[in-house]
Amino acid sequence: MSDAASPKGRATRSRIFEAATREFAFKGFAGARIDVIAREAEINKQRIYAYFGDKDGLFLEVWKRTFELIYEKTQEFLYLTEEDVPDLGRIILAGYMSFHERHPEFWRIFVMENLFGGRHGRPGHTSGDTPYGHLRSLYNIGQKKGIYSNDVSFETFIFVPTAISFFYTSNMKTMSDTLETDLSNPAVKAKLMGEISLMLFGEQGCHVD
Amino acid sequence: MSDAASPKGRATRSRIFEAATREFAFKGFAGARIDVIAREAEINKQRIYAYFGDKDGLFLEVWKRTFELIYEKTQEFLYLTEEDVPDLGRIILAGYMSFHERHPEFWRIFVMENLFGGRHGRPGHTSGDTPYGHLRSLYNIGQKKGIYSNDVSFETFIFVPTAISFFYTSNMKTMSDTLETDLSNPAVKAKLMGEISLMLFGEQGCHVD
Amino acid sequence: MSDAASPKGRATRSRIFEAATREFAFKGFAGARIDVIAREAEINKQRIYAYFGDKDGLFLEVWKRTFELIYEKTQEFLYLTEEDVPDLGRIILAGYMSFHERHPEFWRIFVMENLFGGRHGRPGHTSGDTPYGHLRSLYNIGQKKGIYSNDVSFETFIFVPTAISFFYTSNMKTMSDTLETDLSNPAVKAKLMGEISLMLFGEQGCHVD
Amino acid sequence: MSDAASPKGRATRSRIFEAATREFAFKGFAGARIDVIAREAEINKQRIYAYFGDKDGLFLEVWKRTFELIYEKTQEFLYLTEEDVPDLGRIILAGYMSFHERHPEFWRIFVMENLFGGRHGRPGHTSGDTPYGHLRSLYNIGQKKGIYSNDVSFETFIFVPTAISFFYTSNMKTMSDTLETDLSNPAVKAKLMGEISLMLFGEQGCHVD
DNA sequence: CATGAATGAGGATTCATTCAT
DNA sequence: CATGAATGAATCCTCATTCAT
Repeated sequence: MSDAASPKGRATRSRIFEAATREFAFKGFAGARIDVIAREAEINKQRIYAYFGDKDGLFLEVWKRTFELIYEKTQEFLYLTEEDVPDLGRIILAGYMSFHERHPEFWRIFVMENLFGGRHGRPGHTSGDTPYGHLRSLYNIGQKKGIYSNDVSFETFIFVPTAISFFYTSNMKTMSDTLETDLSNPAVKAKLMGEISLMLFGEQGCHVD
Repeated sequence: MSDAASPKGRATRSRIFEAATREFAFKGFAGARIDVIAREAEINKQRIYAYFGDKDGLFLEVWKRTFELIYEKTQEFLYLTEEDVPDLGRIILAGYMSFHERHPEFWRIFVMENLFGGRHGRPGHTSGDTPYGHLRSLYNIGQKKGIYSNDVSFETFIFVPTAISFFYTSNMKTMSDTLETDLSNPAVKAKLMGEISLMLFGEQGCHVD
Repeated sequence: MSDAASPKGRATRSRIFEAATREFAFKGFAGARIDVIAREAEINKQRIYAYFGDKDGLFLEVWKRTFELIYEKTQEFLYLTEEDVPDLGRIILAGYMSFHERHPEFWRIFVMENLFGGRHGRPGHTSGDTPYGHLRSLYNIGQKKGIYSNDVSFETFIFVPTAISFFYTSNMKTMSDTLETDLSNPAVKAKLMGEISLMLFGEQGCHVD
Repeated sequence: MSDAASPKGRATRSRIFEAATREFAFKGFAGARIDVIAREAEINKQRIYAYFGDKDGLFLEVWKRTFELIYEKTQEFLYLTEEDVPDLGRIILAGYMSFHERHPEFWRIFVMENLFGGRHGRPGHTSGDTPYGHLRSLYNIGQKKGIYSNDVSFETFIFVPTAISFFYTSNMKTMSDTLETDLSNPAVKAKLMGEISLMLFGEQGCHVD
């Protein structure tokens, strides 16, 4: 809601934000407790209302930040050049995987929109500004070079590693049970990702004869 | 908790169960309201406690049923024979996709275990009895025949369509925004799935040269 | 409420009564649970209402029986004769003590009237028919013989052993703590009672010079 | 649970405590109503939970205070000196009687521990620090002087007036019925106590020849 | 006589939010 | 900016009691 003016205020606001992100991520919107956030942030509950209006407002901020995170992530792909084209799929998959590793709360907040979404105002439609454009042109180059199939659209090409990395992280627990393998084990993860890359993108790109 | 003895009681219990499944699926555990479940099931709130003990007990039952559903689904794959081997990947992906379509609450309940899991006792570990064994032998045959790469383990082979179908359904809303395409549109879904199958399994199987 | 007609009904009614006595005695009126009584009595809850009307009615029956018990106890003192006069105090105290031992729920039900009493209709005023008359004449004989002081009325004489035995049993737990002695231990009880008798009634009766 | 920090908070906490003591004393733990306590204390129900945790916690505090009361009472006996020895029994009995008169809820709370006790954690075992030691030495002096019998231990000596005063107060209602005398009438009480003192402690002390 | 199902009025407890200082 | 106190609307759950068979 209102912005913090003084440095002290900014610090307080920031501490609330960190605590709220954790709380929402691990308990969900309904399960999250304002009291817990206040205690974790070591501030008075009232400050939350001063800075963020109400619980919804606080969640919205956390939710917005979640979107900024992927945006920032996809920004990194702007540095890819034509010579990365053959490895494009691998690079994207690996990039998304490490992103999830660095932001373990990301998928949690994100999946909530799909679970309970609509309750909270969508953040400013940012999809238009995502740098998918750059990746798309690199992919098109790959298609022209015969590295990627003309029958597989860019949407599909980007959808698959997004799905794989997201699902790997979000369903790690239940899939470990199902496959009877510990997916949180780095060695297991490396092996599986290697095989998945091979399956999706072949030795080089994803030749489909 | 206690079982209903008479047919009338069983009907009541069943109505509660249906309502609870919907409520939990769309609101989450913390967001679900016992009052709402009672109203939806058109029964007296107290019946819920008589039949399921408490909110946790009710959720656990719903959660158990969720596991039985996938188990039953995977059972269907037992009817596949050697001649299905070349199309194995496609069949599994399509099967999972239609499963999610028929059980729109499945991924919701399932993802909750990964989000907030541990709070509720795991249902009897059924993974051991899943008929993965059958699929695995079919896949091995495919590998021997050179249809599937020896460098891609069965775990990977089964992981990928599982991930794709789950993610497609669960993140339909946000991904529609991101890709600026309506993934709930059947035509879009058909196209994307066709391309994904091509990407994952090639023209036939998934030749990796 | 209604009486049971058949032998089977009488047995059911009786089982309810036993269970109710225990439940009320150990949980109090408010703390007692109809469900628990039904379960303990191994009958259907509905039977309680058929036989006793409601919770209050059931308690009233238990409460009435409690009064009958002391009445019956005091009846036993009718067998005392003139030659018991010197030991009258001792006999009464010992009698009450053993009564409490045989009916451990007595003081519990009884004290509830004093705690919460008034809520439940007093049972038929039975005090008039108590055989205090007999004890009183024996005591008067003792006074004439100089065994008991003329300055101590019969009321006081009977009050004291009543109080001692009741308090000993009802406050056994807390008094054991306070005196740092286990009052439930038979040897301790015997010693204490011996001393109390000596203190109250002297070597013989209770000479006060 | 948490303590009130400001004077205003302390006042609120205190009002809750007073109301709770009355409610528990007259209705018992199970019969007491949080709503009633809140209404009587003229505070918001939630404050009870803020200050005392839950119903059990609130009762425990009341219960602890009950123990402090007797402790404080027994403290007063520290002022007795050797010249009080002949009247020791009378003084103690009278002291306890007036204590019960000033704290009419004491026996109620106290007896509940014996009725339903064990449900609530025992308050810090204070019996060790009770000033029984002082009374005991005075009694021993009395024994040496021949005022008190050597065959009656201090435990018995203290037990009897404790029992009498407690029972008199706690069973006033039912005993009034039984003895057909109104024990709440001050004149009756005075007469009975006089006689009891005579019976227990004789003209002076409690000579047993 | 006996039973399982059903009910509605509570009753304890929680929680987002506001007040007062 | 910051805090402890206060509030009222839920929210889960219980319990005596009645219904229907």
